[in-house]
Amino acid sequence: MKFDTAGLQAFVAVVEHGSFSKAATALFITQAGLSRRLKNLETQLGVVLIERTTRTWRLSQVGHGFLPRAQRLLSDINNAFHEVRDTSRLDQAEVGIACVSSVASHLLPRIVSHYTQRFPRNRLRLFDAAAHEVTDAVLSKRADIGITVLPAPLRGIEAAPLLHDPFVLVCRDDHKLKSKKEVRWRELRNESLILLSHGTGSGLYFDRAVAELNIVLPRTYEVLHPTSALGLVNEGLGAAILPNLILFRDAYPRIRAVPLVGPVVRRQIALIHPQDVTLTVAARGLATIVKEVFAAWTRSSRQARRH
Amino acid sequence: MKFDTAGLQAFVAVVEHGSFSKAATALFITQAGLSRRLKNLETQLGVVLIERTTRTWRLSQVGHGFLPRAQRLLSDINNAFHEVRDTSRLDQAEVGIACVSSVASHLLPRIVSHYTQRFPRNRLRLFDAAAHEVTDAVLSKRADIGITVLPAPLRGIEAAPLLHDPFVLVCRDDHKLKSKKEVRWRELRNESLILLSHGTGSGLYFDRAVAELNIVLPRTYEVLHPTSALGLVNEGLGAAILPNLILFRDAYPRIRAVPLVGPVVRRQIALIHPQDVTLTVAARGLATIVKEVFAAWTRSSRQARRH
DNA sequence: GCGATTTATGCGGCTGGCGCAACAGGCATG
DNA sequence: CATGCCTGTTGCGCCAGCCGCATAAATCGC
Repeated sequence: MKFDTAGLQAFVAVVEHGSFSKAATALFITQAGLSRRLKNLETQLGVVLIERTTRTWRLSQVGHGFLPRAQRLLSDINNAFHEVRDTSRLDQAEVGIACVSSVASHLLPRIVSHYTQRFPRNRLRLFDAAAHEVTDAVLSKRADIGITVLPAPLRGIEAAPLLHDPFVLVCRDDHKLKSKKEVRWRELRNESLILLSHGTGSGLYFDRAVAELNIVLPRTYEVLHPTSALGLVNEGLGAAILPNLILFRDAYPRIRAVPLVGPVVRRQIALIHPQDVTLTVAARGLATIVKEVFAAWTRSSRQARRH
Repeated sequence: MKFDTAGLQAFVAVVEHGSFSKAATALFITQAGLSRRLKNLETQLGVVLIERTTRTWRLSQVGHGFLPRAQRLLSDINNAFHEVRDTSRLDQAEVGIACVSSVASHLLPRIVSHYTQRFPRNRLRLFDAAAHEVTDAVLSKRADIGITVLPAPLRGIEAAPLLHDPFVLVCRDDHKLKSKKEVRWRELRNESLILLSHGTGSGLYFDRAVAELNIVLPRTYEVLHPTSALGLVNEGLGAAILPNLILFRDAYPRIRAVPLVGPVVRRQIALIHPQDVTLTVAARGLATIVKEVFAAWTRSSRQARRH
């Protein structure tokens, strides 16, 4: 007999969040997946826990009785697992993550929040750094894992891809290209452009990629930090080409992003860790959360683009 | 976070049974599988629960503390799941199984014992019958599921193979063929043979198979029931050809089984159920247990043959 | 030492679960 | 009453993880 704890979590999450979709997001899966988990549990139990139409749902008689029990069960298991983890390595319960700044400012907060919620007793060390510094930090073991831009140049590093981050055209809402569905690189020849300078990690990668397109872009402005670029755009000094991940939704209400195609140029964001040592439990937990947060973000941004 | 209840079961089972292999058997998996489950759990927890050499093991400090907790957890989950199942259908908590007698006398007890242990509140109806009666019982819904010999002749029946049961030569320990590793059909021409009569399910099937071999076997004795055949063999009246499954280990200490080859003739045992209705929860539980018991028996008999 | 016994591991196959996308049923708004 | 939107369901294809098998490795008894 295999007990479907995932199903239990689904059941409890639906009730606690009040909706399938919200519960799914909280569990880092799609709504479809959650629907199936719950169904499986119900099949296994031979019982309907939640009576649902396509639009509303309510607990069944049995479900109502089972809910507190399920909650209790889950929290028991949770506690048991965590206590075992904690008792064993109070000393190792510190984990470091190095992260390129573009991600650091955007997704890292979410990661941290989930991590501290799930491992309340562990301490988290954060390194916000440029791409090559991230690799250094991981290799020298100052950080357990890192989030950086591929290609990761060094041996001794294991990398797992997290996200393809396309470069997009960033412009203010009064820019002539703002309402296009997509812009081709060739259309940018006579634009006033703000680019990242060669010094930065993404800048270097970007330059190489553009060189292959046989296009010379006007380098009207060149900045070291993406946020400066956003500042310039906001002042109406031109359009910038930046990785999509940089854009904080709502930070600059007047700023728009337009996909750049022909071809799409992306940078690859990846999770890296040393090859030679196995990760500590704390680090593995963190890595899992990183992957989940990125997966969820990928999904949600894909959805956002569609609407 | 997905909780590894299978790992918990593995851990507890090892301690309770005192050995990996025994625990594995009890959980209906191989020793290798169990070893991996435990390892996975330990990795997930970041803790060694059982310190082991290849030959001995003992609980680690942490494992010792965790054991009662794990047991408690499992029994809680168990109870919760079962109570929900039970509350929902006190009326349906009765399940019938029809079974050919060769299996009934041998494996059915094991199945029943596991079932009542796992579903203590459910009642079990047993039909011990000949092959065609089993099919009848299932079709007429007198039984929820059946165990019979293929080919199952009828439509409206869904069959899942359980076991290839080879015919073997059964002889007493003073028989001249007793110590051969295997016996070819041709060698039996001048033996005194005890066969099942055409009337029985396996007998019919057996006759057809033998006819295809272009061999005429001496029908010295012909009996209706396998146990009678065993009795005759035990009296030294000849050798019998019977499905392997018939042999109760240790029932007749002087009786040996020798594989019959050139070619191997098998009968196929299968689990059947009606095609048109979905099984009740109770019936599905029983079906699962049937499959597990057969799988375990297949493995153990294969091992036994190897040694 | 050497065989027997018990756990660990590399490998291949398969199943279950997931995401995706299309669908279906309700509810709101006009 | 029609139309569109919102939410849960379902078919499909894919992939990771798990299992069994075979074999290795390690230890104990003799």
